[in-house]
Amino acid sequence: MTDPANAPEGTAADLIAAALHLFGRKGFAATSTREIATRAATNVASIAYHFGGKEGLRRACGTEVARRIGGVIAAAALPEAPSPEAAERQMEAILRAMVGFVAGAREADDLIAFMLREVAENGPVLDAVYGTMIEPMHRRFCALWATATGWEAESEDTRLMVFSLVGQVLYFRIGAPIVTRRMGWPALGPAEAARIADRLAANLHALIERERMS
Amino acid sequence: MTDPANAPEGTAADLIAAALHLFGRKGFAATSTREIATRAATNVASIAYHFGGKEGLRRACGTEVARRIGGVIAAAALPEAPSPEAAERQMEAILRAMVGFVAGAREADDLIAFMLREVAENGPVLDAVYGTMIEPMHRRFCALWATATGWEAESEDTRLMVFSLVGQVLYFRIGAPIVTRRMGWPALGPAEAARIADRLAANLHALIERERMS
DNA sequence: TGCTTTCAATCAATCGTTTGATTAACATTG
DNA sequence: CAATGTTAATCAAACGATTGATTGAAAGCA
Repeated sequence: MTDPANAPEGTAADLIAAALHLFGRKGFAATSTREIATRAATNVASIAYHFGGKEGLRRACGTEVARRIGGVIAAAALPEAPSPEAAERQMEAILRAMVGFVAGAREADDLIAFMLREVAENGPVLDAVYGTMIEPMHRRFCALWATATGWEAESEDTRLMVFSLVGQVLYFRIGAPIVTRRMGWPALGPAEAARIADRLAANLHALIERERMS
Repeated sequence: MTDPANAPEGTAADLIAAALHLFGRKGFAATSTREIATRAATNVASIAYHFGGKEGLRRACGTEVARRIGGVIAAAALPEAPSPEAAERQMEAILRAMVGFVAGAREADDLIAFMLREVAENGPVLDAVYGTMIEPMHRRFCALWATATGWEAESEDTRLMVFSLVGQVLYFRIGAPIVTRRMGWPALGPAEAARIADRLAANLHALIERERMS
């Protein structure tokens, strides 16, 4: 799944890149196969040839996203946190990396937009991505929170707390049209992502500190 | 806008209700006018007659959402918070009301789903709803936070902090397919909404307490 | 040659919209 | 009061356009 060897190339890769962009921007149903083919500089029939149809191309986009983001996660795989302080630092680092990737990186824009739409539709792509990406990531963060605060790693409280932490990151991306208006920002770039990351990091430390005192 | 007098009725109202449901569940582009008409128990031509076309019906759905939710906000209009403690209590009340409405109420399900899709598409409906709903709501919460902590109400820090607070609420609704899986919940009902609200309220108090101490 | 890939052309199906007829309720007449 | 005109609303039917998918030929390469 994370094997870079089975990365699509040629026309198939062009089609996935084009579909990822258009699906993310306009949605699956609103994107026509002809539009995808034009953007990929190929013929409409190539979609059926390589992926069996439009729905197959959608699934291929899903596995491609899992492959690419899976690579990012693997690259961020750090050793076990030995102390509460180390766990806290590692959580802040992950949070900052997430904000930078989700809200600040232009190259990941198509990926994120596509995934957000798939989550909203709760389609077959989500099934595939949840097990390989979201669940392990969440579980890992739960373990860090447990190390930092002494909570039980897989308790309901811990899992909810972690969602409230990482959920904030995704909200700033999902609600970007709203956030940028209210903040008076021209767009969501690296500079704005840094402001957001600072705020979320401060919140994280405040929550941990509160737990340490009780 | 919030006037209950101009509430649509008859066929027009049926069409809006049907469209709200289908647009929210399947998306605007994936929903056909015939499907809407069938669900509203009327003819396809009624859409063009009452709203000028499919796009007009979409806008009508937007204003209808603003009208209904605007009513909820007006009902929750409380007097100015006189003390930091009162402001804190009022913020918790609003947060709990939001979670209950967004994640727990079944009657609001169509409304929320529709709005989330409109935000994602950043379409004309969002323009209309932002000014009448989101901005005033956010501004109000900023004032409460300022009263509770002594921050400046319209500073960038305050606005970001408020987004990180209310954003959590929306995330739990947007990411419901993910959250329910990881939590092992069958769905997002009132019971689950209560657990989420408890967590967010605890976070709120922790963040305020931290500010009071510094 | 044999195999994979791409292409223009075409398919039936479905899309949003338009049309003209029909109905019912009300106002305007003689 | 009865007849007529007016209007808003709904309907079945059909419109042209576009959809995803398919076809068989052409092209590229080993």
